[in-house]
Amino acid sequence: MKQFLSELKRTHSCGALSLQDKGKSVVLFGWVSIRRDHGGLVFIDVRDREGITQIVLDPKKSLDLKKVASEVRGEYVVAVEGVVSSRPDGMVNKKIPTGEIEVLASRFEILNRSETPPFVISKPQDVSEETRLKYRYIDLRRPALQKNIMVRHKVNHIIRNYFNAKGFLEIETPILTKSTPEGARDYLVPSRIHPGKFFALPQSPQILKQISMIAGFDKYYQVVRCFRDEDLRADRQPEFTQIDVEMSFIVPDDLFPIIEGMFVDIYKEILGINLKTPFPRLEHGESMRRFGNDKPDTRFGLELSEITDLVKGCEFKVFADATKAGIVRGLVVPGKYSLSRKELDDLAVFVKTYGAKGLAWVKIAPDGWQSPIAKFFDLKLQNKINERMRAGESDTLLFVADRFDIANDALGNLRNHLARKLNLIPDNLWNFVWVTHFPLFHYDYNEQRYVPAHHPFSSPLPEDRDKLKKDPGAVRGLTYDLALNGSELGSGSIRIHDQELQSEVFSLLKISKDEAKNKFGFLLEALSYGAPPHGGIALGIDRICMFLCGATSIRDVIAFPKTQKAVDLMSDAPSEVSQDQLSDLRIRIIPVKG
RNA sequence: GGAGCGGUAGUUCAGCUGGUUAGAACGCCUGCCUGUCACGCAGGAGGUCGCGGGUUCGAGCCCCGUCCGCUCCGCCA
Repeated sequence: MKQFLSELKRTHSCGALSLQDKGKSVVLFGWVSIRRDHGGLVFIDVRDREGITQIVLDPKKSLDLKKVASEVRGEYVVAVEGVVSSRPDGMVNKKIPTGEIEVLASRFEILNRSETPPFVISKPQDVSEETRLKYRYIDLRRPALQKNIMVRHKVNHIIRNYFNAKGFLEIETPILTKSTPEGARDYLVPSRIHPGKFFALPQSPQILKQISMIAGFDKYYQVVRCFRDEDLRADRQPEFTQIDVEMSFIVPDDLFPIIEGMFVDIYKEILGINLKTPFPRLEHGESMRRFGNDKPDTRFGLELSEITDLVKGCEFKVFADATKAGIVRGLVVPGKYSLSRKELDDLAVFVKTYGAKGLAWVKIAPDGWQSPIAKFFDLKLQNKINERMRAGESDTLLFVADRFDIANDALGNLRNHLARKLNLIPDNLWNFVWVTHFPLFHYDYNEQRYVPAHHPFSSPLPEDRDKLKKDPGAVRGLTYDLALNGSELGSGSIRIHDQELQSEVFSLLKISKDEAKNKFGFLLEALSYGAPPHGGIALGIDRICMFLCGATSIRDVIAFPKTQKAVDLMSDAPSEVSQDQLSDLRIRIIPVKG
């Protein structure tokens, strides 16, 4: 008799068979999804990554089949040989693609047994993330996660095909790199050969891809793992994957269509959707004014209005004071979504998490405002504000009066929050937006200096260059972000290719000559040896996949993700290491004081 | 660093005002069953109530501390 594996090879996946295969003799391998034992007849659903096929076992056919039918359990690994047959009339299972057929087993072998799994894959039951992550290999067997991981594979594949066809080179940059502690915290790797010295894992291959341009590889891309030792979120992991792109001899308008084309391919192939290009563009200033942030969700209205000028010197002290060193802005909730007092209180709590001091609300009645603050506003001013905000009877106005950044942050998030709460977001919209002309620097009140809004290698807009010394906060950059449905997918810029300008930016950022030389000396030096004008972008593949899969957490598109405390629950990394390992590295652990 | 929610059977949860032997569903085990597909029926096993301390005659429940998971703020150029 022929042996499974060595002689009897798999002929089909568990998702492949249909009525067209009726009568064929087939060999399937897979996991037992579920067993339904009817005594005289046993149904076994066998699962692999392509689907599920029902196997019919008749214990009367042979002693072997009888034995295996009683022994087999969920998640056992099995091999089946049998004949494809159509299911009897009325027995078709419309829920699965292979539901019209079944395989009548002539042989059924257990290749490996399984402990009873900690949770069941075949029945719908929510399982805590903790359990899922500890037994990730079982969690990953769930069809939903299998699909996500396969989508991710396809995305990588499409990206590589796309850039290859366009003449880009994938250049691998090192994982052991130099620490340049601007921006995020580095993951550090001690050097054994150089005790006391450390490599850093790359936060991005930024400098090396620029140097690749200087080296003459004028179209570069890389699907690259990056690392940031910062706290996690639903859409942030300490290691993540970017599609990193850099080109020489370009302006932003040359780059945008290339990135758009990549998304066109991805969406076409994976979702069968034809994205419209070019993607809309918005300057940063306008995005802040209309949406309160730099990653606008353009799928719904609720755009922000500015009333700072109208309430200057008004009787309501909170607003009047805010106009002196901040702004008063608001948004309109249409009358059909009337908000209860409790809901308004909750919204006030919501904006406070962003540092706002409070949320003022107004309901517009036929005879004027209804609001705790109505008495401070005469009818004339009320009407002016209504008009500015394009609000009418029964609408609700919500205001935040605060520092510019706080008011925008609070209202921008409030806008998204309300849209979700009021169900204003249409399904199946993919609103990509380029946000351009970011300010190059913003002032850090804690550090008492300007810090790069993006990174220190982005080029200023040519017409803003003369403001570098006089008014750094007003300098806009040749920078751009790509946002999708209110999330940032990636950002990029045209870089500085002029060594003097780069040095000027470093000194503006209060990075001393010595410091700049120590941290970025190799880049500055490289810039002095014939650096071409260049620029690029980096996009988060995890987030792209999250959107494509409709996942709510980045963890659902990463095979082996970490928890919020940056731990791998399956392998229990990070873990302690041996004294020998530490000695090699000349590292001594100082106990944390309790 | 901070805020919120959660931690009870293998899993997901319920557990009243602190009071007898901590329950349900699914899963698991045994038996029966030839057309199920979340099969059905009968029976059964299964608990460090996250951990430590305290209050109390008595704690799953109250208090303090602590650990873990999730969401968010800070942070993430």
